Amino acid sequence: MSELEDQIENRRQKKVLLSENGITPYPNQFSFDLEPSQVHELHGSKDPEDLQGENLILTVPGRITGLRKMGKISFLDLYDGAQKLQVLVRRNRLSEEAAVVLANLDLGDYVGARGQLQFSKTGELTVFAEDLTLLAKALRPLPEKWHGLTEVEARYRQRYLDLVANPESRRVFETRAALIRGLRRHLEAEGFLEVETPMMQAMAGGATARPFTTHHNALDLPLFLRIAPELYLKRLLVGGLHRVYEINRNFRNEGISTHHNPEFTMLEFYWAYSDYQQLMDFTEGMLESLAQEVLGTTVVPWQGQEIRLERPWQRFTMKDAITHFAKIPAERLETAEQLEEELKRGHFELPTTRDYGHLLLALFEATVEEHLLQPTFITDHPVEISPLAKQCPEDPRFTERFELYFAGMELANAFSELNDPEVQAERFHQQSAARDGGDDEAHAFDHDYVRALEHGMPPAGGLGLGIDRLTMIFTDRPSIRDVILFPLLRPEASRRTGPEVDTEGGVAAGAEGEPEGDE
RNA sequence: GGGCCGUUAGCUCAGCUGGUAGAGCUCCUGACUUUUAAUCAGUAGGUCGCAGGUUCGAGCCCUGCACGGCCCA
Repeated sequence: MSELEDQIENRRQKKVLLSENGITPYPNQFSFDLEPSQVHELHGSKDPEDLQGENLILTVPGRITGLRKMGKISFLDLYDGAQKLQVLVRRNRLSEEAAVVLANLDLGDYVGARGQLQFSKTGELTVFAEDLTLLAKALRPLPEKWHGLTEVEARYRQRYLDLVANPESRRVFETRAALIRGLRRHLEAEGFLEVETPMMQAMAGGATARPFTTHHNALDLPLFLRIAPELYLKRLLVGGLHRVYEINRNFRNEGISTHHNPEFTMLEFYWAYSDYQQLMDFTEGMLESLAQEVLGTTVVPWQGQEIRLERPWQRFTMKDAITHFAKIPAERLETAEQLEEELKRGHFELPTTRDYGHLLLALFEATVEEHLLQPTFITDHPVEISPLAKQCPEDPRFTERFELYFAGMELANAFSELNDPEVQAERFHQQSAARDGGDDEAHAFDHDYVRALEHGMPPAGGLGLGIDRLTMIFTDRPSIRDVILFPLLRPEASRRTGPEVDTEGGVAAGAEGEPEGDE
């Protein structure tokens, strides 16, 4: 018998023993007064004598993360995920039933303790328990109490253990939630309406990416998981919902890296009568105050460096950025031929579609992106790579668009939305041609979207912001998998995850067994 | 796709030049009525990721594979 099997068997036997003593290891109901964090918050700073005088009797639940038995007295740590509260148990003060519970406790079990709240001799806030109730028996041991769970793969696959063992991991996801709350608050304050648009789409549009495919059985209909909500949200502009936003998942069938997970969360909002210039100002302001609200500072540590979020942020046109960072003179960035020469000169990869826009983007990504540690707006993207954006009136080769870069990553993408249905139709035709030319990320022609534009869409600015990447920056995490609770991983090779419960019933109380395989 | 690194007890990690697989935590037994990484004593726990190969002998060397990490494209 392996050690793990040995430990699980041991815990099972305790469970059986408890049942035999009339103690259910998984009771249905339990009422409590305060959780450990609340106890600390409400009573942690009181004077010991005052607290003693209050004779405060509390019932507190939690997971046992520390168990120090010393003869007739035991100390437990009850953990609620945020804080631990100590419980002191004197065996001769316990009922017979509670004594059985105590004798069969393991690290990881959930219990409720009832007793007077006092400070211990060493000054720690402690429930002097007169009663112990088992709330849930844990059959598997927790990770090591001091080092926690460090193996990266295990932390992703068994996030529940990561969260129990590594408080900083929990904090990442609390920060993530705070960011999303903050974004909602800012948008709601501006009068935005939160909506939900289809994730399953007959045509996946609104971005440059390959979709996942799926199928609806009853309709016998091939469907795609959305790559962006953009075209639906702009249909809502046509419908008169002039300030809309959606925070939800997108799916892109691409490689996995420290900056890419196939499903990721994006905020998109559309704001009638606004344009990309206003959106830059708005985005700057929103993210600066978000940092202040969530982190209490606008100077964010990033991998040993600092990202400063005070306005104003630097702004470059895409061309100027290349000139500035790659020292390529502006007059060498005028034609597709020149760009191709520059790419070859730098030994950079050439894009599939070799028009001016795709070549300029390739050169930008190769020479500029990595330098953009501080928040930077890159504006005026070529029209060929911006099929949904309005052209610049003074130079129609470029569009009223910006991308926001942080920490060398693209964090947001926005533009003045193209609302001329005939220009849009022409752009879709060009995209279709690129598609035929082998660019399988080019946009498909969306006839209904053009039809919607023909009914009149107000001028508007629209923005998409990557929530996962924003969380990376706000939590100083270098991998997107650190900020996604369950990142996509290859399935675990099938192997036993514990002792099997065979039908011969070698384990009396093990009737529920456990599912094999995936965790 | 390429390069480098990792995979040893449930967890955290050692393992020398190829020569009987180790520690701490955890588990189990015992002692202990104010501990807090409790302490002390004793015990238990291993398909060294998987499959081949070389060798008298492989955790260690070689090949392939799986999963993961980082970097590059």
